Amino acid sequence: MKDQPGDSDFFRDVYDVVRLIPYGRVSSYGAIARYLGAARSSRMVGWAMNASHGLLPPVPAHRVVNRIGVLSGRHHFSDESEMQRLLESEGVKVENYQVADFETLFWNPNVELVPD
DNA sequence: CGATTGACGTACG
DNA sequence: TCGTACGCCAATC
Repeated sequence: MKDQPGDSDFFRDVYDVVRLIPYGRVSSYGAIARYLGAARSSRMVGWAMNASHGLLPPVPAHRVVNRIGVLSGRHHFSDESEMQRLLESEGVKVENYQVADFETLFWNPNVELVPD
């Protein structure tokens, strides 16, 4: 039961941060990676997301997009439109697989989770 | 065990 | 400003 991929503390830490993303907000892989002290390991965040399927509690991977607000991980969901549908369900407007007002909805853990 | 890939991001020309 | 190259590190082939 522990032979699953992403058993490292880094992966669990990624999941923890992603779960902290507020409803109707989005974040980026690089922001999360940087928050964990691995600014150059943004790819690992995406890899962690790939292994986040079926985890409990569920990880809102649909709230995580790349630095330009594009739903780069849509293809890894059950359906490509699933990720966009989930975001729109939370009030996040998505156009052409890209988050509208991304800068406004962007949730930066380095700012929101760091008191002062 | 070596090479390639990948839900990214930054650096450089 | 835009396009290309590289780094990061785990998982897969």
